[in-house]
Amino acid sequence: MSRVGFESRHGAVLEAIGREITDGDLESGDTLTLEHIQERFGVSRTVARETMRILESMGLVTSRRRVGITVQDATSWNVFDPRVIWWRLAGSGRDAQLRSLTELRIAVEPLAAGAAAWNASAEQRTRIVELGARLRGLGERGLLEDFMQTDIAFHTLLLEASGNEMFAALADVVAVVLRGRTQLGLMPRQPVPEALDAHENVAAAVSAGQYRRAEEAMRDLLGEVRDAMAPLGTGNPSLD
Amino acid sequence: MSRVGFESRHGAVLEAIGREITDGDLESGDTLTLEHIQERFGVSRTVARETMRILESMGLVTSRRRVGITVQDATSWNVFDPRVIWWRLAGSGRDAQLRSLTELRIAVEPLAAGAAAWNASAEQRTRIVELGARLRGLGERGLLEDFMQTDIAFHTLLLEASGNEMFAALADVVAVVLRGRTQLGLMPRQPVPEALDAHENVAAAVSAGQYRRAEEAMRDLLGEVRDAMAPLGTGNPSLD
DNA sequence: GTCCCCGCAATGGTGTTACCTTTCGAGTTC
DNA sequence: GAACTCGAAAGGTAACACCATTGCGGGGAC
Repeated sequence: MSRVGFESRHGAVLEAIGREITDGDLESGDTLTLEHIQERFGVSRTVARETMRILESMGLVTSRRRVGITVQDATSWNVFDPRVIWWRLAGSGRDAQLRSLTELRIAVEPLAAGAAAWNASAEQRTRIVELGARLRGLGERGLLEDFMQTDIAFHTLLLEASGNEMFAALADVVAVVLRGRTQLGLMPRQPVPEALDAHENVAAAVSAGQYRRAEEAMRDLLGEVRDAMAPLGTGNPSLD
Repeated sequence: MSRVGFESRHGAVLEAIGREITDGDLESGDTLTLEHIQERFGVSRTVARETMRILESMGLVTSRRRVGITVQDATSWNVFDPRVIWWRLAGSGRDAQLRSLTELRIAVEPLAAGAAAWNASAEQRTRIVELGARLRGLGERGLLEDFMQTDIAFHTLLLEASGNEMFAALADVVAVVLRGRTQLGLMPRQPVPEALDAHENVAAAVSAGQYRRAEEAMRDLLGEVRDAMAPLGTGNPSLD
């Protein structure tokens, strides 16, 4: 997650207001004024304006003459902006954000694994097998922290090797999800053997260029997560 | 696609430089200065600065003292930013962008259809069936333009009914892809019957809350596109 | 003579302030 | 209730002090 610009004056203002909006402290329709921001943060008009421009470009606010800076409804946010994702994960919207991201992972990663089986370089193919084997070792020894680090490397490598830069751009986000899952204690004390098998299975398929098998194996890998999510649907499910 | 801010001074500068970067006219490592921009566009320093801040927040440039504004490598762009997508589609990166987006559709839309089967409201369920039926009528009569419009409504509805705001945020992008596909003449003169069946199949499944069938039907629907894409892989495929 | 290190000066973004212009919401008048 | 006026707040311009870099040049060591 690129935390660029965090040290400048803008950074603090951006973080504060961005979080307030994504947390719901500021609701759609609320208005701010530049003067208000200048006073609250002790910054000049220039900094206040530039910060608002950034928020505007993320879809969090709009700025109109005479009326001020208006907080926008969540439907107009750039929900793929890494900062928005980050803020929502850090704030009260975390559950919803985690659900969205997990669904996105389930959608994207199987395709990415399949594409990686086509597009990966020789080095990437050997590395993915290495990572798969290492995951087994770490998993069987119950080294959760190291397991997580390696798991992140595993999924990142596949997303980057997919040859699709939109998939690759999700690597940071997937890393955050995996990290959060471990740190929140949502992982079993020791990864289940099926998960270890699944990782090795994906790695072998990618390495061998078997794209359909790679896709299917990744779907298996994500399967448990998926089944655990379905009952959380907010709608009115019927039998299938 | 939100074209907000296109009328202000910033708009013109942003569009021009954003396009130049995403088109490759400005390459990674090239540098600009604020003064340069002021002169080129006849704008004040303030406008130049605010525009650069926006570009910086999209990951297209970084700004450093003494060195100026440095164009960033494509890997650090916010490739999900609607404006970046738009610029790439309009420019020389169009083929790559269309491929990425199509893969993304194939990944996301089946899941979105499945989620819609869980979460859609009663109105949405009846509407999706209506749209499916209408697509058949328009498709059989070969009314491509109307077909496209309705197809966009169909896919947009499913993405929005999925209950996942990240899926919903892709609706505009999917619309652009569908529109582009028709306008570029990549559609058959008359949609194939299988496509019409597939749409109705998806609609029926969503309407009935059958999420697995909805997902599978959407995968079928996108299947032809998928098969047409696979051979375009840049890597070294092996038999599967 | 070559190489390296240190210091200085040019460069170009950062942040502040002051001031004018433009828009448009709301209160007021008829 | 329609037109008019007023003023709030963003849009935009200009000029300034500041300071982090960096690149160059000089001087010393070998």
